[in-house]
Amino acid sequence: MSKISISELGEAGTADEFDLQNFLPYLLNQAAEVSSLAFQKIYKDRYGMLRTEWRVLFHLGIYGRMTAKEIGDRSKMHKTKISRAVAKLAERRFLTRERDEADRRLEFLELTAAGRKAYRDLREVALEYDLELASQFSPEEAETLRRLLHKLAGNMDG
Amino acid sequence: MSKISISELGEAGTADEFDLQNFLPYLLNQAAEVSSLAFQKIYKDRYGMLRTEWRVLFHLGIYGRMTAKEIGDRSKMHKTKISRAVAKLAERRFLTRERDEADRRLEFLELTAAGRKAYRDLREVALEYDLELASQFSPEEAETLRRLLHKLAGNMDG
DNA sequence: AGTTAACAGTTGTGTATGTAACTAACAACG
DNA sequence: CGTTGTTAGTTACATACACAACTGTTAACT
Repeated sequence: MSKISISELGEAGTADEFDLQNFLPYLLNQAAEVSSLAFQKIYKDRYGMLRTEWRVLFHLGIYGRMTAKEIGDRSKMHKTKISRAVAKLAERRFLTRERDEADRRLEFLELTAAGRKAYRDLREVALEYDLELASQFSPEEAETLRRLLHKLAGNMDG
Repeated sequence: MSKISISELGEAGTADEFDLQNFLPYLLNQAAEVSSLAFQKIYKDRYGMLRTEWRVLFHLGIYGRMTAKEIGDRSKMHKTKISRAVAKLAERRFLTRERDEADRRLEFLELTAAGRKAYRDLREVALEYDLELASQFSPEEAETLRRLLHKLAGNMDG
């Protein structure tokens, strides 16, 4: 029922039954988009942040002081996106930058009090939101879903 | 093990264990991004298309002659994206536009021979690619994955 | 030391996107 | 009919993004 299949296709007829709704890249994108919407609205409305910005905020909130490079390695986001997100967060006093005097190419990033506050607030929202999303499923289903998604995502370090 | 949870958080300590990798919106986005990459490369390299464009192409390939409005209803894409994708596809002679004389606001869109050829080619790629993605899982797992994603996506008409 | 390569991070440029405003056509109601 | 509202589709503008080129710094090799 959910398999992707094409009916016998006469070369002339457009008798076509490709199941777009079950094509995994399409389906994954739809699910990702829909299930990001409500959370996106919150960090956008409440803090004027973009997706890249909350991600950087969360990385610093969770793992603490680190460089942009490390954020890039963990998140697989491109360095230009990170650079601009860090600039925005610094401008809004959510983080501080400190040059590494041992290797002056590096900059240590660290959340300010305001940054940690924003992080804790959004973390709380995220926890509730994740719970709400997962509540559509049985615990086993939710567990399976996360496992399969991890596999698809190519086993990010996690 | 994959549940999201926060350890006891002393108000001072940044002893933080929010599990970003298991936060569903984040995880879904990662999985969607990774699993779209190889397919994206193909429709981009081979036909210079964007995501919106192959989606429109597929809608017309699958369902046949229809208006931009109908594509919007089915795909939940915003009408401006569709408008631009249609313009690009028309410019490249992948589809034709025909005004509805009964209601002159409407335009019927239909793939040209070249458009159908591109569609069939990409459909073939998509079928193989979906199979390859799904092959990481047991048939039951793949089935479950699609079912749960449908639920998350808010049960698109599909 | 001096040249070359590698690396962290930033900036510039073209393109894509979201939002709102717009145009043209139809519908509904007096 | 004429005004008002609604709809299909396009355009304008401001923002976000990808990708390449750039700056400044460290490492590597001679």
